[in-house]
Amino acid sequence: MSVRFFDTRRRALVDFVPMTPGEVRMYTCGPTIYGLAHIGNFRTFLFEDLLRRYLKYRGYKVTQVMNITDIDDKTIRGCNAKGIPLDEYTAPFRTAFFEDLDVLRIERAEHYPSATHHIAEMVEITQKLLGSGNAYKAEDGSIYFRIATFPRYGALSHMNLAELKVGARVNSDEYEKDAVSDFALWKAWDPQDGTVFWDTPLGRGRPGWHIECSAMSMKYLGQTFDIHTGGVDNIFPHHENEIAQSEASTGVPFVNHWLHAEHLIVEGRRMAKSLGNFYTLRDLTARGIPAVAVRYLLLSTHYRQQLNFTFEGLEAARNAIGRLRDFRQRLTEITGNGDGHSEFAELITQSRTGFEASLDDDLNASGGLGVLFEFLREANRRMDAGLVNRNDAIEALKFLDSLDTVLSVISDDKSSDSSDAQIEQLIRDREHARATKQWARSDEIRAELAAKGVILEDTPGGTRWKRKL
RNA sequence: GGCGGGUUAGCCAAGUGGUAAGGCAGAGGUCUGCAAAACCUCUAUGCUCCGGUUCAAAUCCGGAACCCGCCUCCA
Repeated sequence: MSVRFFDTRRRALVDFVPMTPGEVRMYTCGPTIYGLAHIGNFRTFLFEDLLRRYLKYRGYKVTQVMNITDIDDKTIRGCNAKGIPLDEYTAPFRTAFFEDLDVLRIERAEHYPSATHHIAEMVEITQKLLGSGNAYKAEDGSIYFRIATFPRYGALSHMNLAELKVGARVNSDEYEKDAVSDFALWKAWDPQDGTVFWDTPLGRGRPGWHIECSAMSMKYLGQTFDIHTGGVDNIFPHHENEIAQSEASTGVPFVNHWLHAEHLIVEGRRMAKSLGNFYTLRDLTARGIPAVAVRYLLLSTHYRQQLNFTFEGLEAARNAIGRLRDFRQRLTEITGNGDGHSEFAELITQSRTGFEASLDDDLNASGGLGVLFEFLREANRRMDAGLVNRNDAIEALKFLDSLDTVLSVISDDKSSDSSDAQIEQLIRDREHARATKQWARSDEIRAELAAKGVILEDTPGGTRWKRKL
């Protein structure tokens, strides 16, 4: 069975067919670095991470591009308010973004192009569009794409321009445009832009927002590529505009599969900076919430489903991860020789098949997790019954680790430090106390360690310990 | 007004015709010095509501209610 994705343009589940067998080229809309990304933003980036990891799990060679938007209204406003150069303003947010990616265990893409480093490519496309009559220069020097020249406009979002409500968001200062729907490819310099401008064959100014994605995706992935993703809010107008610009300039299809992630909801409303109801990753980790719990929570709801964010949900995620990790730990402690039981191999095969069937079906991670926990319970049951030998356990660990290349929630970022030796000494003291039935002393040591976030578990094979997640 | 999505147990969440996965929380039990972990049992006669199709519907069709998102630079 092949991998299927829901394609926004076709509004249907379609088999994923890459242009080059075995290889995937995908473009994922990245952050605008005018502030810290919030976990709603990361929901989309985590979906893209899942997509990337699963494609790799399925054997594809993945080339992923994620743009970094470092030039737009907000970054310009920000740097001018502070009176510092644009790149100086955006640098700390760029750094923070990559730190957050690491903390959330999001795999790095192959390319992270910045808009400010691709002005020439954007100018080139704009010139082409001017030459072909798809774009025009307004009185103030700004250049707009003429939507009337692109009949397929609206094919992605399935919106009919004539039926759109003319909203309050149409700026009054955009009177230079021939039609309200025409969008900017190039914005002429305005005093409000301050020191932010480029002198180019198009004049002095800066690029519009949409053009960066066309320029950078095509530069790194070619005129046509396999997958383009983003949040649902990008469908219209951003991705619609990308299609228009790109296809009008190349004459070939831009993207084969469009995938969009639904929004994170908090208290019944979309999480957004403009609504002020957002949490950054740092807000949560500052509360002692492990980032991996955030990862688990955001991954555990299907990406096309709105996800209601709650702290209860984070707690549930944290506990679920604890159970997965305890299970993995238990497997590593299984001893006993002999050949693997064939029934156990069957259990693994069955579980793997179930997991893959779920993920193949439009990245159904919830279903995949269900399969994983069923495997966990059955394997625990057999371990309780003494039916699992060392070979079985090794196979189970391999299986778990292969699933974790996709989920990345089981392996811990364990950092053994100098306190480990001290902890282990206390455990030895306690074992001695237990051997001589000094229960009060034993419990005292356990309490002492618990205060340090260390949890003890007495097993027939001795005492093991772990840090509280 | 246009387009789209949603409503499944205390919470979260899978499930597109065959009689409700899974996680968390809770209750009881086995094991244990105690605890933890693990396992077992229990927790939706029912999937927003009303009709309809069908031997069979959470799933298909029609209608209603409520909620969310997009409608021009917001993941």
